[in-house]
Amino acid sequence: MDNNFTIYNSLSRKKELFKPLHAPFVGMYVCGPTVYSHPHLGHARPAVIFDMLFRYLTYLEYKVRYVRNITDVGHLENDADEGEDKIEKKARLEHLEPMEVVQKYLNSFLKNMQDLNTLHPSIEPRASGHIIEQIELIKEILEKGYAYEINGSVYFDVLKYSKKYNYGKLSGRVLEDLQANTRTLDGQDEKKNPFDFALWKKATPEHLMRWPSPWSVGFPGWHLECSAMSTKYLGDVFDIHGGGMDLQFPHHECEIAQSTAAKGNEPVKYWMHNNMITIDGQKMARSLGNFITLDQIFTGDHPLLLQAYTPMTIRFFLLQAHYRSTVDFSNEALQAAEKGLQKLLKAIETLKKLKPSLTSTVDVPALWKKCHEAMDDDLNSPILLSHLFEGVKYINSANDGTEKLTAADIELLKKLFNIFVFDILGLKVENDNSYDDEFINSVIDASVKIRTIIKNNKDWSTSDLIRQELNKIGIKIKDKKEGGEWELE
RNA sequence: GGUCGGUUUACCGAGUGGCUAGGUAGCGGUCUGCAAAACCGUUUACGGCGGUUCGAAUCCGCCACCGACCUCCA
Repeated sequence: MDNNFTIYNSLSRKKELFKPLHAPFVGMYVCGPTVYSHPHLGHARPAVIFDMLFRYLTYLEYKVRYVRNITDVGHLENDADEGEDKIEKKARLEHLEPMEVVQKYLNSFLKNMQDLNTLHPSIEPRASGHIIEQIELIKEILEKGYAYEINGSVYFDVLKYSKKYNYGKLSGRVLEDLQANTRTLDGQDEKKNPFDFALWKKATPEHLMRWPSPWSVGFPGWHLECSAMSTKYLGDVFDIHGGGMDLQFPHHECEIAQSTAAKGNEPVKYWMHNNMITIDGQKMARSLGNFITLDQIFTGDHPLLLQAYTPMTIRFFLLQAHYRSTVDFSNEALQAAEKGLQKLLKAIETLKKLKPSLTSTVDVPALWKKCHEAMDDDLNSPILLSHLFEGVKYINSANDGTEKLTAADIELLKKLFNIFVFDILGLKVENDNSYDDEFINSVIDASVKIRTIIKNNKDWSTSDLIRQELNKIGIKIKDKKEGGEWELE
């Protein structure tokens, strides 16, 4: 399976040619959400980006197993509710069972993912369903001597680990710096060193989510689930691990340490990190409270939103920026994305009714090649889109008669747009208006026909009135030489 | 404070040692009874100061500003 697909590997900090460990199979793990509130714009980014990666790898004919976890065990907080589980805290606020909260927001997440037209991952494992695997992994790490137990909790011994392995290689941390800079958190006194992290925590009396273990009744540490589940479904070593840049340290660093300590080798060949979405120049995050949920965007129900934006507008907006750059939220940018997407999709419609010529005045195969190269270059979707808009120009010009396309080139363009726009970028046509209703269609056709007659009689005020009235109900009339055309807005 | 990254034309956003990225908006034009669409053209681009080079927005150094991570986070 030859390809020129290069991926920027966070581990090496450079682009590398993608070579799967066991072609044609590819193992891909992406950090999913902690389900304790509705997903926001920030969650859409890795979902869309890694969906695009999944789609592209599939297009390259790899057999991909895409695993995305659901964190439903919760993480510790360091505010007033020390050591309390995030999910549990929310549960008490809403008088719900923790798993009820999980279900609610999981449903919300999955629905939004569908809205965004992301494909389902091959497996979506939940942390709560893999407690046994996590306990087994802790045992392995203990056996290898890289963890220690204190008062029913188990911690990872970073100092010991770093004597043999390089802790900090992914994030560029130096242990001495970490030592000097780690803040004082709850439970620090138990640990040998402040940078040690929990593998298992003994539950405090008020902690509801708890499981028995050899050490105590408690819950697994924050980084363990990903190591346990990726190993279970993808093996000790797998191809791609993705996630947000904010997870690079400590989460992914700890994952590397856990797996390496237990198995003796690096778990991941290519680490990929998507950058953040910013709002007013600052990261959008639940913890910062400056987020807009996806449902709010889709309905327009948020003070910062001038209007509602469709899921595909959001998807297009995200794809217009490269995944390793920050992308700044603004109404202006979203409106621009909306228009751009419309232009793209409209051209695909125009393509369907294009009349072929005997010769072509543009080079369609070259365009295809450029699109391919853009994707091969570390998933450069903005460049791909720029090439696709070149194609849009070909189509519109051919439609205007200023360029020519052969039947073969028209077919090639159709294939090109189908593959890159729909299959790979995962965009789709959203407004499934009553185009298919024959009765309505013929009524509008009749109105347009009558207007054409009136127009031919140069009764401009009446023909303008008809256009106006039809416009009011969302029908746009476009006068052509051959007569009137109409479309729904 | 430490580590890392960014600063691009009206806005968003690519890119790169010499060749128009692209989208959106504005302006002018073609078409048109008008409009819409489309097409063509267009608007002091590359944070500042030095350096390397025949040539730098692109490489190097310093400075300024912004951000991310160092704590749960997509």
